[in-house]
Amino acid sequence: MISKPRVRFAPSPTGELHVGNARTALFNWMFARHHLGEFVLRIEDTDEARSARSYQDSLLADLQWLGLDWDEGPSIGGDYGPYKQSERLDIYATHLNALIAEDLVYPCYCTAQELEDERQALILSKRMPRYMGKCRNLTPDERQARLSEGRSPSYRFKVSKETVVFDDLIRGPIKFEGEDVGDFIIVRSNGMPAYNFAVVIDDHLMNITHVIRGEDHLSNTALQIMLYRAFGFDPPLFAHHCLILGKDHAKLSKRHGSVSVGEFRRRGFLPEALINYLGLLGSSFADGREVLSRQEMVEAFSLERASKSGAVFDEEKLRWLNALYIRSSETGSLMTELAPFLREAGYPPESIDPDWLRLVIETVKNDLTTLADIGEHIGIFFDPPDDLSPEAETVLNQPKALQVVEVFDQGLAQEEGSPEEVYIRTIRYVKETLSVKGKALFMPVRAALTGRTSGPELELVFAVLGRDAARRRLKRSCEKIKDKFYKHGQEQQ
RNA sequence: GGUCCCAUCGUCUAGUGGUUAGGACGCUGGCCUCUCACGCCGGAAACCGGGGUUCAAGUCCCCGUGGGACUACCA
Repeated sequence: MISKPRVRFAPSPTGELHVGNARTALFNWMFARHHLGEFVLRIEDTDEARSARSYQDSLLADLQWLGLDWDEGPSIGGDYGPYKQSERLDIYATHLNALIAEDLVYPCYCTAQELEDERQALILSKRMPRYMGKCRNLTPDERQARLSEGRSPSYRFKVSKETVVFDDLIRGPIKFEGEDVGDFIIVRSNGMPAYNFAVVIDDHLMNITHVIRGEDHLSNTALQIMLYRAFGFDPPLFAHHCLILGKDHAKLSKRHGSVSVGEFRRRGFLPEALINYLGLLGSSFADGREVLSRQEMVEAFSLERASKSGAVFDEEKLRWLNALYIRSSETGSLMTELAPFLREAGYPPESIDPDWLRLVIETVKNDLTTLADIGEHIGIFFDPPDDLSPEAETVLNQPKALQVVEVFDQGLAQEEGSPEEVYIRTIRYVKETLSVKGKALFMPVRAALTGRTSGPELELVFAVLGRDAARRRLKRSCEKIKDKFYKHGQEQQ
């Protein structure tokens, strides 16, 4: 076992937590927990234009919701802070100066337009678009001239022609040639550090031992290793996992539908289901198990089981897991999770008797795929069946159907005891009195009671409703049917 | 275009030279059952192609082909 590894998740607060990033966080978290190491959270907010405080807050909230707790980072601190890059600017400045002193970087005065022109020219001549080093060998006088024009420089790293090789923990040896990469910017003209520069410094200073991240960072790794070499730092170990893909096999993005953790939360997915599903995407667990708690995932986790090819996000399978977790949820906690969805559906839980609500949820929880489905399943207990479904009408319009309902209602009046007992005895009474059984017996009762032809077991429905409410419904449905078919039918004759 | 990565059922995956190529989601047939679900039993469904290496290749090598990522003063 690796001793005390330190890993990090370093999102930029430019939007809601994306499931792809959540999965990266999960991999890092599982790795840390499995190896009894530390999981560090760092906020990469050096893009002032796109970063927002509200996103940082939602990022932390989503991570907590998923149950991915961090050992160091925003809101809890640690020995390697600060954990927000915007608060580490002086550190980057010091490191920039160190590279300047060694002549490993140079100021670049090119404007965005000049750079764009160079790019277009290279593309036009069918060459690889990259920075050709225009400012690399400027004389002090030339630099001074540009400065006095009011240009503020960015700083570029002098890329040498050496070969960069590293051993990816998931992909094995990977090689890049220095001559394929242009001098890249490490500090922007506004003074902010560029990504590749800041990560290297932070990962080194924060003592990160394993960098586990998406495959989209594979080529950045080459640049980062060049920087590690320039600083004389030992690079960490790298592991690049595959990306999450949409149905069209392109990197999962907004146009594929729901992609943020927040969206799934709002759509009624349980954190346990999402995290379990994410752990299954592009990886697998020890003995082939697919339904695992966080703790079991941690125990069964291994980087070696991470697959190399992209994984298509399959919402169907997520839904299956979600239904599974809802079904096995303890009803009490399910009530808490359900609260916002009940409110949304027009059944504010605070205005419902909690004991009765618990009973209701108990009987419908097997039918939910997402929490947001609650509305369509709970209606039968709240709304009298004024709106008989066409199927229910058909059932009640069969010969003897109304008679079944009426005899059932009469039987109800005579029975005493618990709702279950009353129900069972009454059903038996109808069965014997009218000599009906099976569908002919139950369906009319169900249709009249709920207005539907499908739903939870009748015994449960009856128990939830109680005798009085049940009787009112039976009468009402009978009237509806008589009204619609019987009376009108006669008038038309 | 350049660089890099990847390639087992529709999808997620198991498989580390010898397997009837396994599991899961989805689809589907049946059972259970008042219905819908749940559950149980069964079915269809895959090694991208071509060369090697080997007694033996899904597994190793090469070449194709296909897909993806990156190619920003975003991270």
